[in-house]
Amino acid sequence: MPELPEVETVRRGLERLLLGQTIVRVEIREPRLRRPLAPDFAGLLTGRTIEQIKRRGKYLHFGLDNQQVWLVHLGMTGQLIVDEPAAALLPHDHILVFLQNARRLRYHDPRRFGLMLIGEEQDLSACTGLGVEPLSRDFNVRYLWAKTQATQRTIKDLLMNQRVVAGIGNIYANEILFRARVRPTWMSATLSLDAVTRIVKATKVVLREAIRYRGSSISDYRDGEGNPGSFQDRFYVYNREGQCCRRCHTPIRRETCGGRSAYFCPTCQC
DNA sequence: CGCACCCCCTGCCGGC
DNA sequence: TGCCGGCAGGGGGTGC
Repeated sequence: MPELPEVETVRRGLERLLLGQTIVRVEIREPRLRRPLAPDFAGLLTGRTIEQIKRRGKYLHFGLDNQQVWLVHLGMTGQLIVDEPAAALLPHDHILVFLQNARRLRYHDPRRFGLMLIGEEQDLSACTGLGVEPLSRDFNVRYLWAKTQATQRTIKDLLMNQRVVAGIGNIYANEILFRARVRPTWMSATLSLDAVTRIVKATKVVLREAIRYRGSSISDYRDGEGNPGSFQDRFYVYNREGQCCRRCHTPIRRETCGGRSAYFCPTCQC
């Protein structure tokens, strides 16, 4: 579910709701996420104040007042929602964080592919090993060109490799490649410099536009206040197999690429 | 090192 | 109507 635009939308909402809040109690209802929560997870958070909320790729970083970082990855179905402690709990509400202002941060994740870690920032970033931020100047034509030349894999696989560029998943890889007019299944090393230039530009345009529309909600993505995004209404290719290309009316095709669905227009991306 | 394949887990949808 | 297989926005491990 959540890729960079969704995580950034969640971050912005939580920043407004959680900054400066002290955690008074943590209730763990299900510790078995992608990796089990640390045994002392609740103890490490209780009493801490949230001083800043950052994003790196698809990870949220909650900066705590003891210089440690609480890192959250939402996996496919994770949601962080601020609500009232009186609100009824749902199945798959795994972690409850009670705040000084009498509100509650609720972690909901049916598939439990999410991840939470607490520790020193440098240890955690070594552990995640993320590549450059796609919206930073570090993600440029020279950088991506070198990466395309150095590997024998498709361009879509390269864009989705978090060690190369952090935050792009299946939705945005497909949308970026449509706008760059590059077919997802092409081998990255065969691309022209012009095509790589278009991909870098399209990456920044698509991700910024998706953030502006508060991300994409296919089924269960919600931001920190429980609201869906609307970028799914602006997809050109993702989830549109058989529907007409918005640019040329050719039916959109789907092929499996690296085990995941690749969507493209056979006319625009040729 | 890359990569094909499998796993993790639940929910939903379409076909039979 | 109900069951079953396939698929889903995430990542990681293994064996070749």
